[in-house]
Amino acid sequence: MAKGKAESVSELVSPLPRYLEIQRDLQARIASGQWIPGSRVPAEHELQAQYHCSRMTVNKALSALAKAGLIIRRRRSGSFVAMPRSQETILNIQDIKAEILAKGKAYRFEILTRQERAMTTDDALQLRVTPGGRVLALSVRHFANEHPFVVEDRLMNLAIVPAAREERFVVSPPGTWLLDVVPWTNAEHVIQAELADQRIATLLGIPKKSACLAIERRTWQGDATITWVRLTYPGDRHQLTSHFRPGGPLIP
Amino acid sequence: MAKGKAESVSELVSPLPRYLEIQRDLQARIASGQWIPGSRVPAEHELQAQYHCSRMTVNKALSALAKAGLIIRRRRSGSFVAMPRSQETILNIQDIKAEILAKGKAYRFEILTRQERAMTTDDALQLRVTPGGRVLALSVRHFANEHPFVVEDRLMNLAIVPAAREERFVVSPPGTWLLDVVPWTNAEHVIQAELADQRIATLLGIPKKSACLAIERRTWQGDATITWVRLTYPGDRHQLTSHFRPGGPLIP
DNA sequence: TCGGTTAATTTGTCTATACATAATAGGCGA
DNA sequence: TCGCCTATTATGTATAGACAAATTAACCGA
Repeated sequence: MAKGKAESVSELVSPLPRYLEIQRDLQARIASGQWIPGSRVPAEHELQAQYHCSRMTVNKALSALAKAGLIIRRRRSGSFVAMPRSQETILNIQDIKAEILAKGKAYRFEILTRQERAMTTDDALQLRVTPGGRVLALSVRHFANEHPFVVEDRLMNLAIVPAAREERFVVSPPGTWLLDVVPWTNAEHVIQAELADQRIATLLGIPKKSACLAIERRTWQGDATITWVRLTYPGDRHQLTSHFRPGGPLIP
Repeated sequence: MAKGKAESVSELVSPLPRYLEIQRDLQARIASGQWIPGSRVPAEHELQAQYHCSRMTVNKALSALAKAGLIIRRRRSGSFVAMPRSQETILNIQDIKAEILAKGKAYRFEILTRQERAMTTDDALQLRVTPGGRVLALSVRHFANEHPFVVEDRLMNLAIVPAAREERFVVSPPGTWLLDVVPWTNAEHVIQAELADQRIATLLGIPKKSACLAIERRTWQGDATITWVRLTYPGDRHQLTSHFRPGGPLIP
């Protein structure tokens, strides 16, 4: 078997790489419950014989399943179907401009306040850095089809993003601008429910003390905090949704 | 170079596989901004020469980066540093029992209501199935250190989980029990903010019309809905947090 | 100049082989 | 019987070579 590819005619009807075929097949058996959690997966050399391919191909499929958490592999012992994991979900918190445009709505934003200042104690706390240096504080209101969509309160660390000092944020809002300008390596999200205070109520055009969804995000580049932002959405009009397939996007 | 492994003595001080070394190295260059988004990554044969290894090893590193979304690969064109992605975050919505125990608090739950019934139109809507069959409707209150923590309203599709009919949920709450009993393949989450109604306020021991964080989850096995659940947390006492490294857990 | 054909490049997949590593099972001696 | 050594097994990593597929670049004729 010195050929590069499969010899079967089925290749013509299924242009799927061999390792993916195997991967899906095994995944289906796990998902269907045919192989229950804890049970043993055939060894590589067995699958190699079953699927009529080399061990490396089988290994690629099994490694992917292991990385996705569907199976657990131990040397000498073998591979085993993993227990169902804790319910992880991938939340896609998009850039606001993209989010609104994706809904087919007209997007507009306005800068409410803009202040460059020496970092206050509160600022340092929010950014989780030692005080010192300067920050840019911004408040922005985003509109979808001319309706208030979300209020954004942001702090930018000018030590990391000095270019922001000159930026007027005319074409792109601060969040979008930052994504384009600064590479980030780490982010943290906190999601909370809270009541609208007077300012938020006015800005969003909702009654005072109605429910709001607040998303706070801190973004780092290495150890340095780039920005802190708080997004306040009307709770009844906005919701975060997400789908999850265990094993991740194995079948894209 | 017909040997299986590296020949350098550095192997002794760095027990890191070759492909991971390369992967991390490239990742560092991307994260640091040394290679800006859009710029070209050296071709496989170049890296192969640079790192003094085979193309397969380089390929493994690059493929992993591509799968993680850090680079984009196109045949004939080459590999390019990807633009910063939309802000995805991995939300770890744990099993409630595990969540409370992880905080070092005592866990207790009580079944408030339990009703087995023919599926109503509303039930079918929540479960997103065509009406027919029977469901088990449950309301549960979970306590952390004897303080009300969350209210759970659940529908279980008895067509998929007939065993639930006999289950009294004495040792494990329904959510934990389900995780142990039924393999699931798909889940959907919706997160919302809303005001506490009279029932929720009483059950959670909070004022009426205070902010609550509501998480709804639908869980499937293949095409069949297993369960629908709505978790209502006090908004000021609970928050969802998550960290994110672009490229996922490449450096575990 | 335009348009299509051909060649070159780069990634994608696969094979066969080799040695390393971890962990278990079994045997053997004290 | 206990503890140690050894053989076995399964996975982990790595290599060299091969062909496939998809683009892009170059070329060439009308």
